[in-house]
Amino acid sequence: MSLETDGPGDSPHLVIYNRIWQSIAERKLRPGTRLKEEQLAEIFAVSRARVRQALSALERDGLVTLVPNRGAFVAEPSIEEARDIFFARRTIESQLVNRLCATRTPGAIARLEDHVALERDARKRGDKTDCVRLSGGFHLLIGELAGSPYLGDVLRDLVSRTSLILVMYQRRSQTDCGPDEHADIVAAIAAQDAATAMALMDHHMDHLEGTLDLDDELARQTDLKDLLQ
Amino acid sequence: MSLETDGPGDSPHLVIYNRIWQSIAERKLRPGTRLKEEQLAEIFAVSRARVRQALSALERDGLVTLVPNRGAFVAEPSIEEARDIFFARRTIESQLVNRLCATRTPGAIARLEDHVALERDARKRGDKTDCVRLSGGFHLLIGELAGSPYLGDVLRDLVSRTSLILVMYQRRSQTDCGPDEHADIVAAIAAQDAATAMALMDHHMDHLEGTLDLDDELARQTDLKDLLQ
DNA sequence: CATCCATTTATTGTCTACAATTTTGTTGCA
DNA sequence: TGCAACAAAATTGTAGACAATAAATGGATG
Repeated sequence: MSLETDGPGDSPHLVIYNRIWQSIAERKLRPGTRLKEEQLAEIFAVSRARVRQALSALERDGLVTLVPNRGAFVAEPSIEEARDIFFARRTIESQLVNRLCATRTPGAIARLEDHVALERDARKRGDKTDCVRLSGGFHLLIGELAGSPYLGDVLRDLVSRTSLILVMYQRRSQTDCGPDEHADIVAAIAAQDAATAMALMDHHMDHLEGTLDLDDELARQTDLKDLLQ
Repeated sequence: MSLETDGPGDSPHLVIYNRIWQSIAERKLRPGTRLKEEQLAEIFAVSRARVRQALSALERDGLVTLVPNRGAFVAEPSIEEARDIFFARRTIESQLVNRLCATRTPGAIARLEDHVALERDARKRGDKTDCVRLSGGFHLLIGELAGSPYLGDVLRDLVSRTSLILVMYQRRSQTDCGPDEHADIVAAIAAQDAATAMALMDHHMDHLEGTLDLDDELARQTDLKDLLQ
């Protein structure tokens, strides 16, 4: 399973989508950055029409904001939006975990355990990039295995939006994958202990949300006029 | 609150989106119908680019299927997809109802009760069209009032998809809004009885799913070759 | 007579040029 | 000197034309 390879078979505008997504996740593109169509067209050596498709898709997934006659900007989710996204994630992920406890198969458990092993390995190697990517991948895997394609897609969208929120509001580079919370969740699923699995997932999301500065107004990249008052 | 007025301020491609959505919900456009871009461009007196935007948005919401180099077709959700949509609705709506019990305000309760009154009135008048539209509107209102914009949007999407599923799989013209199930749900929310409210919503969705022919393979509009064997 | 292949036609995908809008810099005036 | 109106530049929005692709039709062949 590949999480972010802009494979050759994909539609051409998807490679632009993925590259921008990746640059945002890697904090190269800061929130609020203007994305000029012509500029992007030159960079990727494609026509503006392609760029427009990609930007439109990015807007749909909440990663960029499209202002009519003004252009595209890397999105700046507000504190309220960030809280809402976390609420939605808690809601959906705990329900998916619940369902996974019911519909679990040996194959699903194996894939989850394999993934957790990969995470552990990345942490041991100290590879921050892999660590972050795999951490997101764990949640995508939950979405994929729970047996609800629709909610799986919703979760994929939420994970994308979360990565942007982390860029904006996470204090230190506390990219902290959490010690072995994922492993505990997998164990609860394997034991078909739905109540524990849901509680653990809830706690896991609380923990992640706790690493953010959602109370400190200064941490928020807000309008210039508010900052200079 | 307007549910389907293609107001003049909206982006032009949204009026096309809404018109097609409306035609699908009214069963004028049957599932599988081909939607030629040029044809639509002529009908709405716009350029093909606009039509493409609208079709792209309709695909995102699962109402049309876009086949590369073939064109756009009114979507034909499979039985599996239909079940998945209903699962997602049960999951999300019961959680939203739960939250609504916690965050309810007098204003929210009033709006819900007003809406239920409108529904009752439409049923008394025997206005099928209004009845169906208001029935969907009730669920959208739940999404709006629950205080999670994100999950509210997800629910909006799910309601759209559900209307297409009803077109495909509902037996007789049993458009049946259910007697007063909505009123019961509102009452439970007003009483802050979360457990009852969630159970009622679950039952309500079960009831709706029960009016479908999701078991009978014959009810499914399938490929010609399967029908003529 | 059926089947396979080439040609034709229709439809979508893409690109380039033009129009509308916003922003920015300049100039005139109070 | 500060503000406002105006003009110019840059950027997005739109439309029309062209190219690529897939279905359909007709004909040739086994």
